[in-house]
Amino acid sequence: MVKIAIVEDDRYLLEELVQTFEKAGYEACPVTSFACVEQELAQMHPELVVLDVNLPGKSGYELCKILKAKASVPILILTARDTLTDELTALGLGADEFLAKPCPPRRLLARTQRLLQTYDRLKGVLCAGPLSLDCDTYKLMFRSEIRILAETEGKILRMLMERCPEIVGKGELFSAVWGTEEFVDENILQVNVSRLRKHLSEIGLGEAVRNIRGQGYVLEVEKL
Amino acid sequence: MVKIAIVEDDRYLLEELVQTFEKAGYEACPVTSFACVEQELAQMHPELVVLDVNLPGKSGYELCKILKAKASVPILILTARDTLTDELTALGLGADEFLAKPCPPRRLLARTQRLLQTYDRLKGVLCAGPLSLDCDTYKLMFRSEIRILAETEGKILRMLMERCPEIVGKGELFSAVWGTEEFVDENILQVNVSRLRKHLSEIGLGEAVRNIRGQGYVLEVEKL
DNA sequence: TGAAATCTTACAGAAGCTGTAAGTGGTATA
DNA sequence: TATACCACTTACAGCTTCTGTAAGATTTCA
Repeated sequence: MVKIAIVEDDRYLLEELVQTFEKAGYEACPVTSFACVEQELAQMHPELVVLDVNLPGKSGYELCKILKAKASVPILILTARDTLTDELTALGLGADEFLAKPCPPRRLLARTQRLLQTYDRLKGVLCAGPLSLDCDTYKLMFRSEIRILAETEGKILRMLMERCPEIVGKGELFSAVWGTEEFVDENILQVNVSRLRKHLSEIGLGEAVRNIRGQGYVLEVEKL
Repeated sequence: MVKIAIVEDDRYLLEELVQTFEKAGYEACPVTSFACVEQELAQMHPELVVLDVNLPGKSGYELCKILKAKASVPILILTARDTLTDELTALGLGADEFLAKPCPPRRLLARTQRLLQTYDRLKGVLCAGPLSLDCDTYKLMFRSEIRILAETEGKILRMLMERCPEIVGKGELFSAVWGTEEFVDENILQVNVSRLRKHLSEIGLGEAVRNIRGQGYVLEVEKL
């Protein structure tokens, strides 16, 4: 069943939304704690997020921005503040849809369905800043440039993107790519990072993978 | 420059739209003949289509449906008929956005930009009914099933999808895949069709590629 | 039934991917 | 500045996957 996360603090409205989505055959998952919405959403792995704007703690806009940095999930903003300025702000932050409350259920469902359809074709595509990576084929896209990476290189880049902008330890990379924390030969990681860098530099991403001496590697996409 | 096709018969409104898009740095391409909109759009290869609903000839809805069958281009419907029913119809036919006239330019541009951003990650992805194929990697998707095809099989399927639901001649397949109309050995096509079929049948598409004796092959996605 | 078209399987050459090895270059610390 | 450690790069050979050839089986239509 398709899982939809709902971030809404008004209990009455929340119940209404849950009803609407469940009647339509979705699994509606309200977020319970507004202190740590991000963690809750990360654990939930929803296929779509419905966001209110006025929330206790972080605003819907802030959440939208944070979620869209890693962004493989579509975001629908639902709010009573429905001026053009609000709409432009939301869309500017990467929101996929902006609807004014109160919204007829049929409209909400139609827009939801459309988003899910579009994102269905993007399943397995990971984003980090301006680069995106198809984790099934390791197709890398960056400003209309495309490269198909080999499996090992792809797995390394995937890990770096998923954890971006954190440093990823060498041990973690070994677990993710070779399935064992005990790296018998550390050189193999260096060889593959070297190969990955060569491919990246071909499309103008020469400096993107940086080594942190003694610790591991980071993907740097800030200045891009 | 990003090319946007505009299908609108009211000259005044058309001019306004062209102005809006060109000021924002897009290449605005009005459709001139309403008798053969589809051909004109096919030649134009726009990155987005703005559609009016009330048109001489085919309605915007009909056009939307036709375009979305092959659908790799996002469609924005812009209309004065802005009831909920109209909106639901448009979205149901696969339209990506539905805006009521008159629409503030900033809103139109924001929605346009959002669509272009989303579809940017879908570049190279071809659709035919419920199946989609990434032409860079030959990743085939069908109802949450995924297969990565080899290059030759991918090229054949690509051709069949592009021309679906027409029959594709054997000679045409030879040109598309091997770059020569003169098929020295016809068997190689059969071998690769056989391999493609084996992969397709693994994901429930056993009967999708049909041979038309003496002519060629068709992709049948109607009953799916 | 017979001929033509289509399908299927096995096989070997070619191409690309992967890890090993060995040597070079850079950096922190005493 | 010397030394040890860490990181980088290139070449190479085994392995896997892909591709076309060949040969025989099966289907279709007259």
